[in-house]
Amino acid sequence: MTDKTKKKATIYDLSVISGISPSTVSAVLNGTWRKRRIKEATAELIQKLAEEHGYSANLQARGLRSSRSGLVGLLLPVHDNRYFSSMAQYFEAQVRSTGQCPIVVSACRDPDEEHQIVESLISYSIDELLIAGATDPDGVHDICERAGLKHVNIDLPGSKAPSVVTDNYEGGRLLTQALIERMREQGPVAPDELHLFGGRDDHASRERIRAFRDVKRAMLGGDPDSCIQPTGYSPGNTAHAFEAFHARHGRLPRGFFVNSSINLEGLMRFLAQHPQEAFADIVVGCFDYDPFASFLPFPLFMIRQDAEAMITKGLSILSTTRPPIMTHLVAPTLVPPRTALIGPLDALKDPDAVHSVL
Amino acid sequence: MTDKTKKKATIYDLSVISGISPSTVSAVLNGTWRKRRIKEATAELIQKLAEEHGYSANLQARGLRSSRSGLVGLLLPVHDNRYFSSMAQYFEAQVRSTGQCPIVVSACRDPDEEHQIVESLISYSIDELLIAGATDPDGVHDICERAGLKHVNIDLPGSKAPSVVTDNYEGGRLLTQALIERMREQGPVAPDELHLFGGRDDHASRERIRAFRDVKRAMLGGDPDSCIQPTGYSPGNTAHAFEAFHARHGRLPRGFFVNSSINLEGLMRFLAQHPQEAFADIVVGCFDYDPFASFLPFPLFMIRQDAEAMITKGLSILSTTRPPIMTHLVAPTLVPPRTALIGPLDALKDPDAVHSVL
DNA sequence: CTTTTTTGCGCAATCGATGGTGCAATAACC
DNA sequence: GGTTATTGCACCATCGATTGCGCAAAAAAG
Repeated sequence: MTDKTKKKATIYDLSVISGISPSTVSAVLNGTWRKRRIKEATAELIQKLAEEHGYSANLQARGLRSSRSGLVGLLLPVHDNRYFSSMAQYFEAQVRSTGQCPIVVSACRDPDEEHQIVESLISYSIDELLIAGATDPDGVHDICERAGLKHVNIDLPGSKAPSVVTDNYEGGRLLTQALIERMREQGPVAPDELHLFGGRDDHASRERIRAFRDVKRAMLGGDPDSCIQPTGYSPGNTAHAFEAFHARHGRLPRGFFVNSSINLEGLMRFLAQHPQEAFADIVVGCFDYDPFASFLPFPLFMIRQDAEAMITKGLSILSTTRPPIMTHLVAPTLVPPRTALIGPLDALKDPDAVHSVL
Repeated sequence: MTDKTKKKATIYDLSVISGISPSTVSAVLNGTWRKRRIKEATAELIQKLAEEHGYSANLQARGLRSSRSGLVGLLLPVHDNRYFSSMAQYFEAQVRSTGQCPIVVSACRDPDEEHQIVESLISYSIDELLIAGATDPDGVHDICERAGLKHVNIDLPGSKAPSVVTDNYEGGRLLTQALIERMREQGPVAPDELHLFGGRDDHASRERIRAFRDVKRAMLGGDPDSCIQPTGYSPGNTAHAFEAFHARHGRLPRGFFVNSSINLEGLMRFLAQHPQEAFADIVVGCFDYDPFASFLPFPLFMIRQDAEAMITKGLSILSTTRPPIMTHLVAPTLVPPRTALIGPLDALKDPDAVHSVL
């Protein structure tokens, strides 16, 4: 405002115009001035000046000196997904409320990307890191360890750092059970009428598949291997799997468990190619919640993972001194078809909304 | 690896163990060594050493010296939304491919938050900023301007910096027209049978509403004010608007235009409260694309905004020397019901996918 | 064998903030 | 009034990398 100069004011600028030493200015502006026995009047003077000149600390300089940066990272597999983007949303709010700066990045489920990105975050001296859904959590751990960076795994556990993950077995159990019960409303269910699509060889998929098989064996008396198709986390591959099944059997399975909302997008691609009748009587489960998917024109049971609780727990572990290396389970919930849950966006105020129309 | 020390190696460490001066080490490791006429052998030696000791530059130090940071920011209204999260996805990929570090933050559509967050990004000396969907683009501009930070508006235009936005009028026109044509398949359409919900007093909403009204007047011969309900970008408020309409008329409008996927979530909340029959014959348009929403059990026309093109254009403007202050329009596309488009995630490789099952 | 040119690299200041140490001036005490 | 305590603040090294400048040794030119 008062300064037309293109560059930001520094403590030296304030020092010159106030005739007070830079170290005193620094102390005043970073809040340590009482400890340094600076007179209240001096502090007020400097604060006023800083205000007038729009001073704000150069955080790179501060970070260099203190080898901390005030940055807290969240490493995601992908942004473009309601589960992970809601994590990002909660993460931002919580980190910002501690006065730190959240920085969210995605590594596309590529281990090399994960490593590179973490290295680069370390180069920026980030203070803490939440590693969500990493393909190689232990590899990332080693990198963090070497740099002395505090970190926690979220969503997919690692063996070398504390982890916070959904109780995937329980979620898988809830979902499979709900599917079978719903299918039984249409008549008896044979073991080969309930399939599973999607997921890969990671902890979450394994647990979900284990639950799926356990429940099938207990409730249906059987569990053929051919009912499991881990197509990876790719909409395209999942769509192919549905097409292949349909080509072979002339229809989709009566019931199936889709391992994530990303795989569920594969189902949408299949649907786009087929008339509504092709799936008039299917019952579907999806391990993820999406508000639109919940209203699709077939019964769709969803599992809502508690992203908020996981972020909260993860951050609280980070603020613990020497957290034990263990895996914390967070309970997911079964969401029946046609359910609209509220999400992180509901916490936002919207002052411009026009209410009068009601 | 070779070093057990907890701290990262610096150019000084490498200088000591190699007997070569820090400045030479620095030059070698930042690539300016040819310009400084360093012997090739020396360079190789240092590079080998750096490799062995897992050296990576302290970017805070570099940033301090050069008053650049290698960080490029994307300021979003919210993460938890397919439109913005796909922007984030494209943004990350594109920025990373230039060797810079993307940093994505959200400001919750709160002007104060926007200002604060931008101030803090500036404190980290970020090099460039994409401002997406800002509530107060010109306010943010002033802050950037003062700090000499290059910036571009995306999605919502500002008057003081270059902007890249969807052609909202054209999108609104396409959508309204598609709605009316579809409604006419069921019989003649009266002006008060087509409504609009959602949006607030921003450029995008105004343009969409203008198109909506123009098309209604042209095609239906009328355009009552009572058909427009800008409920803000809040699922809750939107749901209330639907409930209120339903309470008054005993049904939803035959056709309606929903201003964003966030408002569409409000419709889901309404649906959850009512039996399927309550909306057997509605025709809906939504200004945003979501792959699941597209398959909802009623005709839902969607507008897909070209996030990728907007990011690309925005970044290219940032790399221009003195870009003119103008608004670039990006054409959106009309997406008919039951369409599964591919998105940014399809660019990802997925090595672990099991294809054999096909 | 000089003189000039080129090669190769080191010196030292700098970016902005932090914090340990030390030194006056003032206040408190006997 | 002289001595000790306290208050208030300045000095300066430091964090790690960058970069203009300059100097010695080697090479080329004369």
